[in-house]
Amino acid sequence: MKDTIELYWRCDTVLSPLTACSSTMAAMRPEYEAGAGPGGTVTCPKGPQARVYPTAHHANWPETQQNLADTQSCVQAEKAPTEGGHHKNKISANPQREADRGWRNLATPLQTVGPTVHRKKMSATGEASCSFRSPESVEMDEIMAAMVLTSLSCSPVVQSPPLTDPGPAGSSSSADMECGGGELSDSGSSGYWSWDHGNASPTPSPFVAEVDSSPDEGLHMDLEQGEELNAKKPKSSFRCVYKCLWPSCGKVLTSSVGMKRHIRVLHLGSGSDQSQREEDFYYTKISCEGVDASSAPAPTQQALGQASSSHLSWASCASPPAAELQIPPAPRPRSNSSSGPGPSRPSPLSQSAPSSFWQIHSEHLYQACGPVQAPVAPSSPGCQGWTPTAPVSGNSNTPMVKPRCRSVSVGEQWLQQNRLQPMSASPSRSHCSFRKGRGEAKKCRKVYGVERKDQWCTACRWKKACQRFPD
DNA sequence: GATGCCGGGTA
DNA sequence: TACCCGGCATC
Repeated sequence: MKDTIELYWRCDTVLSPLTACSSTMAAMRPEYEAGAGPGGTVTCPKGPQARVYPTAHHANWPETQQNLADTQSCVQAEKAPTEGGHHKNKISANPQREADRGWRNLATPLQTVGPTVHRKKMSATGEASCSFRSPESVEMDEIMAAMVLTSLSCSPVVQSPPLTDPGPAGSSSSADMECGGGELSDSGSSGYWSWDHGNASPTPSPFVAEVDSSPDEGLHMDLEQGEELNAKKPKSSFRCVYKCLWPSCGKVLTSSVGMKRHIRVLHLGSGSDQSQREEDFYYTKISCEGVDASSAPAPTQQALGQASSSHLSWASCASPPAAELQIPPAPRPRSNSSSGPGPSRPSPLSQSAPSSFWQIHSEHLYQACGPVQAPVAPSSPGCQGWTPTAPVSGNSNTPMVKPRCRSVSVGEQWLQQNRLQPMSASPSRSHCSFRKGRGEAKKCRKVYGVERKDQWCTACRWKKACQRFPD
């Protein structure tokens, strides 16, 4: 019987990273001591089998699982009061475990992982084993089993983003990830999850999306999510596809959240705080199409079959559709070398730098185009070449999209210059002759003459590059 | 010299 | 930010 106590203490040591476990252990010791006889022995109704629990990390693991399965049928029934009582009340009673405080946040989220294990174990054994035990033993076993299960479920892999590719949309793992695998809340609040213990399918609460949302996105979502979730079904929504821009990846997902996770997990590696905010630069929203909500999959199908699609509506609708593609807030060059997007593929990244670049009214377009058009002028050999098309029209009243617009946009240039060769771009550019030769295109001066200078475009009047008749 | 427009100054 | 102009390059 002393072995039992000792083993429980060992358990406390082995599972020390898990504060919930250790704290609960602390809560248990008095119970054992209370149950001990005059000689200090502990009454262990279950017998030697009970000693197995603390040694869950040892060689007799199959047996342990079996025993755990025995107890889980009881634990699951009384899980809530067990957790609520011991965890919160006894944590402070173990000061030496305060160093493990960092793990404490795991306690609540990890409890959500438990039921998955419970279901697996329960089906094999049944509840008969706990029927003949005394209530004290049952309670004890419940606590122990809960802790062991928790410890088994709370490996750092669970805490950190999964190291494996979530796989094609539709895998259950991606659905689990979507429910918070990589971004468990530090708040420890269990409100994000509402496990229906009687239901086989986990049903994340509506706040799950808030967990996954990036900080800036979450600002909008906090306000809109509630009504959006209610109104999501009847309304038609925009369905967007996000494509990974990482070199030789090209993975396509249907939600920005899933894509962010994909990038963070696969490409950015560890889920550091910095990397968690850089996923935006590596994916693009490649298409948006109106989708009737009735054709969208059911919520459960969304959770299981379509990775991250449960957030599709807010991910795509939080921003204005189509016209306002996702734009990284403040592009930060990464020292980590990575090739930019394909040169010819239109992408939000390519439109990011001058977001409304192409919509600037022609009368002031030179102010936006000026610095851009110079490096790509035909007469500048060192610059990235692109041949501007011939002027589409000389109509000064409809200068919507200027022919100098090109497939490779400024944003992509920016990306290439800041990522591929952040330093080497400047010399060639600096030596570029920004002043191009006179083209054949008539300028306002030629067309209208000096005597009709008032009809010149503003740029010509200001001796700027003519934007009415660009080369 | 005429033209185009960059870079900088000013209000 | 809008406006203006000196000055340079090109034709």
